[in-house]
Amino acid sequence: MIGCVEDDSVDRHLARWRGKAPYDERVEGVVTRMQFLVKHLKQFKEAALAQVGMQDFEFETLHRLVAAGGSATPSKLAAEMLLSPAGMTGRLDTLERSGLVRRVRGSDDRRRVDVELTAKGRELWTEAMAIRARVESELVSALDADEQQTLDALLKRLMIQAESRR
Amino acid sequence: MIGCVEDDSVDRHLARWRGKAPYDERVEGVVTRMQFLVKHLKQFKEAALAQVGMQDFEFETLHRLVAAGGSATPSKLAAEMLLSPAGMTGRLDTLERSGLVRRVRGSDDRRRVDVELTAKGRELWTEAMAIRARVESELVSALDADEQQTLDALLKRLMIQAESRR
DNA sequence: GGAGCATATTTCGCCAGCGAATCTTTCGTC
DNA sequence: GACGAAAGATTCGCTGGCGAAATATGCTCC
Repeated sequence: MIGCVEDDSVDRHLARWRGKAPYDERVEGVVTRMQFLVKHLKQFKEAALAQVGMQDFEFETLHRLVAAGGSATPSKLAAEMLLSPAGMTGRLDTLERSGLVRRVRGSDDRRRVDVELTAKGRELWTEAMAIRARVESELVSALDADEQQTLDALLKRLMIQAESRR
Repeated sequence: MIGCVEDDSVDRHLARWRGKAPYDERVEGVVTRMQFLVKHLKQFKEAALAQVGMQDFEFETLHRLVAAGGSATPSKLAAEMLLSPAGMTGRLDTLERSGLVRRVRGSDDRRRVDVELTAKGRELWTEAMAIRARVESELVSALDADEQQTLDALLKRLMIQAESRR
């Protein structure tokens, strides 16, 4: 049983609204809930990460870097994270200042910069992984495995739609 | 049929990753996709709203205000939007300067401020509604009605979990 | 009925991200 | 092989939001 009797804040919001505007309640519900959940996660993860003295955006960057095998170019990272190149420069500055990351000029194409993870960076990332995973899991585990699977599949369909319009 | 053969960028991300860290791929998939989709929507809506010279956060505030019946207090609005009171002050400043909103001291409790929508504010909101609805709809309509219903129900379950931990 | 506590909002200093402009290196073309 | 266009990264000025402190008003209790 997927349905749910209880109301959430979005239900209350939509109810106050019914009939007052020509809009699709289902679409609005989906979008509003996703926005809220993402914001909620962000706030909780930030609070949790403060335990190891790291900020959310720092972890996010380290994470992509580890995923890329320990090194990548700034523009590649920026594109993956839907971030402006300028924003990425700022992030890398702070990470480099904390010694979590190192910038190396590309040897073949000297316009490029390779960003490499330091040992300290990898270590801190590992710690942070556990913390983040716990927070995310606390939220998502409200659903059982099958339901998570269904949710993920539906979101993926939206992803493909989104990425085709880019 | 909910499943989907094609890969999205999150699939590729997770695949590069498999076995390299102790983390739950399903949870990570759900969370990462929601984050991406929200960011995607934000960017598209911002671009679309620029047509009527409005910014995303301005619309969001007007929208809640209309939903509340045309007036509400700053703190109430801030709480609903997961925004700090200070942030709300800034938003209201901009809106008031553009003449979309009006601040009135509460008559009974003079600590309070009532924020009221102006005629111009309501008019602009109506225009913006259509634009935003179109963008959201373009994304969500990748799913049929049943699937949207299922997605919404699952998200709502997560909402209730999130709101119970606040 | 005045002192202190609670509540609602704003002010202030700070930070991350954006867009535009800049600088450097590379590629393409004649 | 030189010169203009393109690509990659950074700098600069600006904006929205946050947390903490300040301000203003209302409430309570002796």
